[in-house]
Amino acid sequence: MKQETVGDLELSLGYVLKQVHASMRTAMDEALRSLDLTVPQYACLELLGQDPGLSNSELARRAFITRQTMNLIVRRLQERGLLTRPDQAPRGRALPTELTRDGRTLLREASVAVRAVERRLFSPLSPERQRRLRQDLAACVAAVAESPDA
Amino acid sequence: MKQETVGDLELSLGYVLKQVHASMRTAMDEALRSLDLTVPQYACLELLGQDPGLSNSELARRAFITRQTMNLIVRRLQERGLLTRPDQAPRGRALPTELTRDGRTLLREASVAVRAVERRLFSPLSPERQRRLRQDLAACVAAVAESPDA
DNA sequence: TGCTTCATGTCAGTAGTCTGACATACGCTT
DNA sequence: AAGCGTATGTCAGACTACTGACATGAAGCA
Repeated sequence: MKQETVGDLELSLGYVLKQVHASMRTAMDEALRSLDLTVPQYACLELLGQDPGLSNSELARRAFITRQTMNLIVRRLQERGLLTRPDQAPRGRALPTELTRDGRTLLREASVAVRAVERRLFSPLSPERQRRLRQDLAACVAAVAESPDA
Repeated sequence: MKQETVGDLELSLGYVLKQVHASMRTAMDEALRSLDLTVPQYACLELLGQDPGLSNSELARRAFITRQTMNLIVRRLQERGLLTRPDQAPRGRALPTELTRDGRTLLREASVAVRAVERRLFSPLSPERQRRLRQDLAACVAAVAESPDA
């Protein structure tokens, strides 16, 4: 199968974006496997590490999955003793979740592994170019957020 | 929940990349819904449109999914009369797949819808900046491809 | 106060994707 | 010619994520 005959798809930004995302996902999966963590599970821990006390729904939004799916992830991590949730909500229905000692420890290891993946993935780009890339991507997100439907 | 207190995650290129991908995926889902097509199904049609005669495994690789999953997608599209596959392989085991007349027609409509999504998504970026973005992303893919394991 | 609206947590069912496995067909080496 | 490695198609099972639905708690308004 010829790889050198680059079709129009290679010129599609959407296709390349999907490709990069797939590469990152695969690399993260491999990096986290030894820690017995999936990417969504890591995302949950990372979000809680950076912002303790987040509710399940808020975690879901920030991880770009549904709150039902995040519920399963949170419960699984809770069973493993990596995070805690109060039995009763202190206000409203939201249950503020926090990392346990073990959770923080595991997160540290996972974070190191993931940072290494990101560093490798974006290694061809200079720091200045990485900054530009981050700006551009953020601008794209804002573009679709402002006009939800076409 | 405060959105203005931007944490370190917003500074993570990986997180922003995931965010853009999620936005694109959602927008594409909405755009393709009226055509009764999922994103993977569209990907299959688009790949065949640009490169007729691809095998199931080759389609899977280019769509970044397993060949088992692509097999289901291909069969479903075949049942809908959008593509054809020979009963017997002309050489080896690979079954060269091609679009039918209906498949080409539907692809044209879907392609228009998807291009519109991409245009909207990347609208904040100048053409020159889009070109730069595509180059940078392609370079990142090459970076992880060269060193599969860290 | 009572009603509406909204957000959250959770349960159940469905659809999509993956891993593991097996048989078949080709190319290469011996 | 025979064996080995590789690639493809396909089947089966498990896991993941989503949609739909319901109950609960809070905030806003008539």
